[in-house]
Amino acid sequence: MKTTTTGTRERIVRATSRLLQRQGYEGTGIKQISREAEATLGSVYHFFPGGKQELAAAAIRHGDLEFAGMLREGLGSSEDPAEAVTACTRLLAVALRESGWQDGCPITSTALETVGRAPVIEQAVVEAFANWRAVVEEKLLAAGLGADDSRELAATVISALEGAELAAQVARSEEPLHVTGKHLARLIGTYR
Amino acid sequence: MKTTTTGTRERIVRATSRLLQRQGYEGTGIKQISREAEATLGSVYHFFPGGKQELAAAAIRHGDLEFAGMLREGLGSSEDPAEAVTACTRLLAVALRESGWQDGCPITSTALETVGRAPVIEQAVVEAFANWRAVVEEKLLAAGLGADDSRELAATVISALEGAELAAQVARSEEPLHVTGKHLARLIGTYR
DNA sequence: GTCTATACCCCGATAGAC
DNA sequence: GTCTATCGGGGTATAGAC
Repeated sequence: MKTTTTGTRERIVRATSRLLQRQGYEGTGIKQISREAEATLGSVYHFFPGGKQELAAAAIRHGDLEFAGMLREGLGSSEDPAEAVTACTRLLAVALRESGWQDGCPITSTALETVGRAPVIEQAVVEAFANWRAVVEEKLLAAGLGADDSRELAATVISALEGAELAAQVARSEEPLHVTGKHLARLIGTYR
Repeated sequence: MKTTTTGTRERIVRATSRLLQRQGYEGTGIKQISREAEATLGSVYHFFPGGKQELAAAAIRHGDLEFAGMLREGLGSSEDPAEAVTACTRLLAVALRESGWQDGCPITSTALETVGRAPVIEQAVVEAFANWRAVVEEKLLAAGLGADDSRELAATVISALEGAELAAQVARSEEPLHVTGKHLARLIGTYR
């Protein structure tokens, strides 16, 4: 059985994930990461010989799991898929406000900064979006929606959550998330 | 009447706007800007004594007008507000694809990187989002929707467009934009 | 695996001639 | 208004002892 002691590698990945979420890829330095992770620069390059890109890709995968966990939590809170999706917007709003409007989507900023220029990172980003869509799609299918509708609605739900979280963050207000939650529920309701 | 000759200041703002769109705030250097704008570093600081932040704020305002123009063009293409919104998703998809998936929303990356840490830029970002919502809201009001519904739907439309453009960019596919366009039309249709 | 020191480069910003 | 030179600092990455 694995020990629960937090190893150096995991501390580095966690610190990177949080810093990328708040400062983006170009705004985060490896020295800052090693400082916040309480690891030396040598340790960082020992675990991630591919340098900053490899490190960022690992952090994106970490953020992927984190965001997927939030989605599963929200979607699991109700049988009704419309209500379940609005539960996700509430979870996002609370986390965003409680972080002082700092912690938006863990990967968006890095995704935008590296699109088309860092293949290793890009692949992790593409997989994250696909995972999140799959989580939503599964919920809609389980609720009895058709296969095509579920797949398309899942894509729209993830896009809308991303956009609403961005709007809420720059406005420092939960409102964009709540309004989007209401409209997504209404949209899903038209498919029953 | 103003001359149409492109002055140095305008060249600098244009170059900055394009570079921020593609590389983000931290990923774009002032030296690179001066190079692409064919202006010297001295000229850049002459027109923007506030440095990189002031320059970025001006570029955000430029992107604001650009994106608003696209919205007005799409929204003006049909009397029906639902069809008009999907026209916007089509315009975004074409521009994104034709740029080799490089030119997404002109301000998103910079907005995320500077939120909570560069007040001058943040204000320009907040104003841009408000402008875009206002353009959509006006269209919905003109189509006969209620005041509250128009305001809320406008917020959701802008959020959804932002999220869908992000998804389309990382997936290098027009599909997220087209699917979102279809769903937004359906949502708006439920309010007639 | 961990640590320090350092090579090499580019960053934002400024000074001051023209 | 435009230009060049430069300052001080921080960036990524590596070397090599322990």
